[in-house]
Amino acid sequence: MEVSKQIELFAQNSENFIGKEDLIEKLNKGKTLRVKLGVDPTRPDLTFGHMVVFNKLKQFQDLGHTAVLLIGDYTACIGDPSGRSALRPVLTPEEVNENAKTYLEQAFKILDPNKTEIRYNGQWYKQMNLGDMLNLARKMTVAQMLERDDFAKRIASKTPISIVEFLYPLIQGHDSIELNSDVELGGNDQLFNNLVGRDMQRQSGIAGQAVITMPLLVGLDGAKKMSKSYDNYIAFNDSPRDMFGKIMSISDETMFIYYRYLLLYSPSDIAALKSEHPMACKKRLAHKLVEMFNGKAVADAELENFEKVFSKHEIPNEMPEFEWEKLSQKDSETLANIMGASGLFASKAEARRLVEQGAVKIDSQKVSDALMQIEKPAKPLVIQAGKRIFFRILA
RNA sequence: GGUUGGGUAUCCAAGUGGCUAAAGGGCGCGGACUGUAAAUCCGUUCAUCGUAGAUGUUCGUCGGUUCGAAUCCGACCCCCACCA
Repeated sequence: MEVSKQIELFAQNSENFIGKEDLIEKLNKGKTLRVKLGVDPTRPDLTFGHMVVFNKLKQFQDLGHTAVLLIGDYTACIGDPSGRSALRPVLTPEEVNENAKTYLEQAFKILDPNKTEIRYNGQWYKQMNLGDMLNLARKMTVAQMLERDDFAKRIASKTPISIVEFLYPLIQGHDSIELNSDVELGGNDQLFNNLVGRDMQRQSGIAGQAVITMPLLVGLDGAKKMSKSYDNYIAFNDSPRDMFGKIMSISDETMFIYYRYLLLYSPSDIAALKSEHPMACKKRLAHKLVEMFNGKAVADAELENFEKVFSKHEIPNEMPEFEWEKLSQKDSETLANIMGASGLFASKAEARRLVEQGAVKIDSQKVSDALMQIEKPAKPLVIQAGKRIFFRILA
C-alpha cells in the first residue's frame, strides 16, 4: 500500500502520533516496521479498553508489518503507576507466566499469531547488574521525570512516589532499544513512557521509534475510562450473554464511540448509523462484537435471547435447571428455601426481599408470598426473579 | 527513630457509652416507565427464623472496664503525612 495511505491508517483514531516523518522515511525505503506493544502481565484479563490498542496493532499486521508483544515478566515486580496512585502488587515468576499465557490467548482473538513476535524482557534484565542499572539511571534527570503529568500531579498533591516508579520509564525505554522497535503503541497514559523509549534509542545511536497512543475507551457508565477498578468494563472472557447485555446497557452516545474505536467505523459510517433507530444500531453493535469473540451462531442466539427476554419479556430458552431432589428432600418446600437452595441468590434474605419487591414469578405468574409452599412439580416449573435470573425445576 | 492523623459494611464517609445493624452518598439489586440492562422517579441493600418481632454476627486484632462499647482503657498490627 502507498506510504501516504499507510500513514493515514496509522493515524486513524489515534490521540498522539509522534515521529510521523521518521516513519515516512522508513516506509519509503521499503522497511517492514517493528511495532512494539508492552504487555502488563499483572492483569491477565483483557477488556475492550485494550481492544482499542490491539486494533491498531492489527492494522499494522494487516499491512505486513511485524507486531512485537513485549511481556514485562521481569518488570512485573516493579509496579507501574500509570494514572493510578497506588502501586501494583508484586508477582511471583509462576504467576507472571500463568498470566502471560492467558493474556496471549485473549490477545490472539484480535491479533494474528503468525505475524506476532513474542518477547520477554527477563531475557536481558536477568543478566543486568547494578552497574548496568546505574548506567540506565544516568540517562534521565529528575526534572525530566517530573514532567510526566502523573508525577507532577502527585507531587502537587503530596502523594508519595516510589523510586522504582522513576525507573519504570527507563526500563520500558531500554526495552525499545533491545527490541529495535520502529513504532511503539500504547494507551494515552503511556505517552510519557513511550517517548522516553524514543529518546533513549536516539541516545544509543539508533533511530527513535515513532509513538502512537490511543485514547482510553470510556466505560459502560459513559463517564469514566473503562477499568476493572471502576467495574465498568467488558472483558474478552465475559460470557456471550454478559457481553451482549453489557453492550445493550450503554448509552446511545457511548454506542457510537464503541463503533468508532472497537469496530473502526469511519465518521461517515457513523453519521449513517445516526439516521437509524438507535435500538437497531445497538443490537447490531452487540451482535458484531459477540460474533467477533464467539462466532456468528452464538451471536445470533444471544440476539434472539435478548429480544425474547428484554423486548418481549418472555422466558429464555436456556437457563439453569435443577432436579427437585437437589433443592429439597421433602415433597413440598417454601419458595424462599427453594430459591436459597438454588444458589442463584446471595442469601435467603435476598430471595425474600425479591419476592417482597414483586420481582418473582412462577411460570410467569407474579407471586408475593416468600413462604408459600411449592410442591414437587409434575411438569417443569420456571422460577423467575427480576429480569435476569431464571431457573427451571425439572419434574 | 520522633510527632501527628487514621483503620467503620461492596466503596466513600458520619458516628465518640444505651434511642446504632450502625446517618448520608456511590455501586449493586428490584419496581414503574422505556427502543434499551440508557435516562428519570420510587423502593431496597449483614445473616437466620413459617411472613412478626426476635436472635446471631459486624465497626483493624486481641484483651479489659461497664448492666450495656463502633464509641472508654491497654497491648499489638497496618496505612498516610510531617520531622530526622
